[in-house]
Amino acid sequence: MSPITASRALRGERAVTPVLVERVQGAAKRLGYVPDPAARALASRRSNHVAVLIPLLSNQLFVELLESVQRTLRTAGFQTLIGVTHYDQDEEEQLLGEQLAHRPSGLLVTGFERSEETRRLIASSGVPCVHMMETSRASGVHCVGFSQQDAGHAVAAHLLEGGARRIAFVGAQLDSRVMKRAEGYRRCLRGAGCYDPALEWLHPAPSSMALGADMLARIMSGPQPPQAIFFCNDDMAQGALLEAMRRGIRVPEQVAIAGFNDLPGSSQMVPPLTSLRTPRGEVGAAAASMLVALMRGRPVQDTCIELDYELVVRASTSGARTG
Amino acid sequence: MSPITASRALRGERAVTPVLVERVQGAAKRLGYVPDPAARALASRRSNHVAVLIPLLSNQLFVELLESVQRTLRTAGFQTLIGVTHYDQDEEEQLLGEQLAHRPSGLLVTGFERSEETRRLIASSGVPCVHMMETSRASGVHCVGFSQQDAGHAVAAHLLEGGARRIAFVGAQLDSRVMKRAEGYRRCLRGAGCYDPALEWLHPAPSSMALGADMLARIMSGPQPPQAIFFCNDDMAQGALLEAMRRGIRVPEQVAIAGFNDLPGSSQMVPPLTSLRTPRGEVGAAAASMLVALMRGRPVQDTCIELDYELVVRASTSGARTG
DNA sequence: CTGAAAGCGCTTACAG
DNA sequence: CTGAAAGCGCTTACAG
Repeated sequence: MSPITASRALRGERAVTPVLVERVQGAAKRLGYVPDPAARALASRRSNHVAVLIPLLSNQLFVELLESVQRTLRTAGFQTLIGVTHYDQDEEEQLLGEQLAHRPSGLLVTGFERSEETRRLIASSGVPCVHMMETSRASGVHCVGFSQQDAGHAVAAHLLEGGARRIAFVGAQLDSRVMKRAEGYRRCLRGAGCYDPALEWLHPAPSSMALGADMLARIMSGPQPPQAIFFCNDDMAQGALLEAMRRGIRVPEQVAIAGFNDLPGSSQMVPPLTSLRTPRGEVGAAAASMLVALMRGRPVQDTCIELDYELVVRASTSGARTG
Repeated sequence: MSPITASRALRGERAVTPVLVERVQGAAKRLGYVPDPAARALASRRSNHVAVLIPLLSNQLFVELLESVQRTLRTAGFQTLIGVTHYDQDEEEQLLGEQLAHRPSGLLVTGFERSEETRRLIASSGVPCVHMMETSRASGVHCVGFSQQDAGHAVAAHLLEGGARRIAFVGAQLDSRVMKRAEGYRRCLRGAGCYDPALEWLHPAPSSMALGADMLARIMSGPQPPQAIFFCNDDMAQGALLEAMRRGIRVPEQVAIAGFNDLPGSSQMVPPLTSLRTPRGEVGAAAASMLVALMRGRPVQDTCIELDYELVVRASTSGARTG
């Protein structure tokens, strides 16, 4: 038997007699033979690498997204190369360049906001690419996410239902996903006739508990504080809850507080934090699966998958003003 | 000029005229030429990959360790392959096997606790390996960390100084680092003549805020509750602080609470949480640097680097019983 | 279904 | 300091 036959048997290529396949695979296992990925990549002009670009690892949201991606890819036989962009377009561009040098078979990126040059790099690389966390119906685009705007709308609507009219929105980082949530909030309040731009607090710093605490203090010390606050991320809302405690501000009686993403600690807060559970695990799994199909040249019917989110109502917004 | 000369110029190998080097690098930049890592790996029998094994990504501690590692390695021109073991020795073994298939140039692992087979794989691979977060003076071992036991001792000593005699220890996950902290706690309390095994609460589940809350409830509802509690990780202590609030247990007056690692939220807690800041960022950077030296065949004088930690005293242990 | 030939894009090792 | 030759360990593309 020639080396090529062995090669084919190992790769599970059809066109090899089952008996031979078994013999080869048995021998490989016995000898602990593992094909050299470098030689494979060189000869076949494709690696088993998938490059993934995410903004941060310090937001639990992306950690869960990533774990899910990695699990799915690993099962399909791919290695994940992780690049953390820190929400910096230049850094993303450079990371992508480095990752592309490895001739990855696929690419997973977060959202659609990036430099023109990065877009060009992706397109000209010819590497299949799936976008995560946001959706777009543009043709040729592959994506798995959910409607950030509708989700933002849902949170605002919940606060409105609780009886609040003056509802503040606190955004941090100001990446496109946060801005879409803000847009959903605006759409909702405008519809209810109670939108007031003075209630929109947008801060470019990364979201954090400390920033949330700081924002709550600022917002509540104004002349006419809002009845409810929608924080763009749970860490901000958690920090706000703790600051409220320090200041003796009663939640939700004095001010209702809602977050976004439903991160691990939120159910533990005092009071427990109302939030919107985003399907990041599902996004990661579905995006990775779609990419695997693309990499294998299989047809992908649904090129844009929109997943469901879930409003999780807890005591930080309910109790007092309900009904 | 021949291709080999260009190859040498690009790699910054000496033995090429500076003029040529400049000419080649200029041309490469102009043409956007990037050497194929697969071809490089095949010809040179070494990749620019470094495999990193960490237990979890959902503990901020490891995220910071990893970010630091990745930053250092990237600067030195290496790609990081991340494997998350979930504290599972079988999973670690399998991940290592997959990573070794990529012929990494170096290996970074967490601690010393692993299966015999994994140890054998590492040794027989011949790939330089640096251990992180714990230290060992065994010969041939490369490691960067700090003394988990001394750090545990320091926390217990602080609680003792606060006037407490009945000091509980709560451990979760029960990996070797937690057990070393427990040992430090024991050593300290034994020295003070107040060690009581009944005050040691060891739970195999992963540490979390919810578990911390649960443990506090259990511990404080006993007949003779402790005056202080040392939680093995800050997420546990944070959960405990919130549970104390729910139950109207005053901290630190009724019970002092200390955590470990000084994670981001701890300074935001009510009251702010006393903790021990572990040098994970420094560990990651130093371990990666040591590995880079090993991979480049450069001598490493100090094969075991022990870094400093810092006790961060906040209101959860001080105020009432001080002095 | 199986095989002999060629080559993927680099670097190593040996000359000069 | 520079170069011609060989080869890294696979797979592709072409025959049979």
